[in-house]
Amino acid sequence: MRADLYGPVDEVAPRLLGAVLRHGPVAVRLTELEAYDGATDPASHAYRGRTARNAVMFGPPGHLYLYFTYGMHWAGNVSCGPEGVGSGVLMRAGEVIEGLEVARSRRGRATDRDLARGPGRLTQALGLHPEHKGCDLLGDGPVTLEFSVDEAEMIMVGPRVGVSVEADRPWRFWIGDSPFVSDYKRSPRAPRMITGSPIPQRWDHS
DNA sequence: CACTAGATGCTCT
DNA sequence: GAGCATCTAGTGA
Repeated sequence: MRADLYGPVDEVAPRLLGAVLRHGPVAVRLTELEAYDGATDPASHAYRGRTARNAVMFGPPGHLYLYFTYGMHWAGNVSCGPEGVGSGVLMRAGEVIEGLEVARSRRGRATDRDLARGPGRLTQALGLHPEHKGCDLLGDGPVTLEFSVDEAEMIMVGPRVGVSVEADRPWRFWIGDSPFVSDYKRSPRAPRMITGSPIPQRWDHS
């Protein structure tokens, strides 16, 4: 529920593991999330203040912040915290649990494992578009988010993917025994880790 | 399997 | 104009 989206965003993010995001016939169970805090986190789109793009993160919690990147991908966040605070949780990966046929048709030649394994893939499988910017995920809108009550999952923690700053902040959370988790790929722009820093841990499926 | 080059256009400086 | 919270198809083994 909405109250679960308040508090430090790195505590909110793991609460969303297992939650189900639904748009029409397609439903995705979230397996991997990343926290971004506008107030303290230089990697956040909200760090440099409110703009037209990131305004949703400064609004009430539980709304969809969609942003466009790399010329062709949309990625989705759940806005968090009280109004006025620019924090959000990036939905990095999930497992399609309903609407497989529709999801497949949207994802070209991808295998079922890859349907929503990655932020751009996830939004594409769900058919999320710019028109869904700002949707209230906890209301009657076309896109909804239902929290899960499964406490038995093994929650893993590690560095963030793709960011050029603050990559080592351990704010990525994923379900340890799920194959529907994106590959860890350090941004080529991120500085190499200093000796003695922890090696990025990743559950090694195969 | 691992690795990588290139696509592609919005947003902010 | 630079940078980007990425993805796919291609190559080589």
